[in-house]
Amino acid sequence: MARFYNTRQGALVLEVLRENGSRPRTAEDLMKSLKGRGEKVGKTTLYRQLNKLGKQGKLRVTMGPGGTGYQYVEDPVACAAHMHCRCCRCGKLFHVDCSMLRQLSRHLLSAHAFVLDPVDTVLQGTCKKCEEEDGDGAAEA
Amino acid sequence: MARFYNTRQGALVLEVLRENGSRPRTAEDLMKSLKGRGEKVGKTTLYRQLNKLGKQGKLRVTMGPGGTGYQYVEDPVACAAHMHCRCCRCGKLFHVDCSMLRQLSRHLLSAHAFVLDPVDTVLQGTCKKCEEEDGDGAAEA
DNA sequence: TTGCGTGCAAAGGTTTTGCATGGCA
DNA sequence: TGCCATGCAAAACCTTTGCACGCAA
Repeated sequence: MARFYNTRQGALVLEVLRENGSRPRTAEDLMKSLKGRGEKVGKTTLYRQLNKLGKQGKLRVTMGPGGTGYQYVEDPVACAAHMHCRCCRCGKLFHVDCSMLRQLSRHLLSAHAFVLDPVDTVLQGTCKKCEEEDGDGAAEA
Repeated sequence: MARFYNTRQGALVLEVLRENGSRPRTAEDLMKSLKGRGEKVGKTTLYRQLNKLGKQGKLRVTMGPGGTGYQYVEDPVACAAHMHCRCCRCGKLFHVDCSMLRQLSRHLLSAHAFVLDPVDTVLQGTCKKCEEEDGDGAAEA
């Protein structure tokens, strides 16, 4: 197994990802954040760093409208113990720590012969805030 | 609002989608199916038909490893009443009609201020069959 | 010194768009 | 007849790959 070097760029990518802990960011977003702090990281490097984190199970990749979202997984073990809810409007991802997950998981297994993977499952919906703000014609793209 | 014409190609796309009701297919798959039955439909047309179905809420688009999957939604109302579970191994999508959905939905709303959208939510996991067959070293990426 | 990491440029695959023609109503 | 649908080719888009150089250990 290859050992990993600690590089300036690797640390930067991690930093930018951590800053946006609660929200999946697109590759483009991350590039902008990196540029925004005056640091230069090539997009090749960004993708390779993301790839590396993915292999370590430290990255959640959420695909959906708005593109592919990359998000740092601080603690993979903890993330297996709760659900993830993503708001279609604001793009924020909520960690919902809830006893219902166990129920759901157990029920799917026993009644529907399905082994749920909570880390990669993302419940889609709308958060209350966006739901309320959406009284007007804010029909997002 | 534009009215829709019934065209040979449109009907064909629908037919091919219906044939694969239980499994999301990639654009490439669909092209192959169309060719396989000797009918010729341009890929532009395929994408435009899919787009049209999407606007009508008749298409579920599941993105994940293996590409973008397109799947016909026979009855959007019925699909709002049950959950969808996708097996990461075989790609099959199960409709799980389950009272737990109501509980989950209600709980998310009241306790976590989140409005669940069951049509677009796809639970990730592994179906029992694949789980059992996977005794060998099929360590997915 | 070793060999992983970097970054540019170019390739790769998927989806969208421009434009002239075809076909449904 | 009017207007949407079609299909080719090319563009746009996002991500990966090839290759030479840089840098951490």
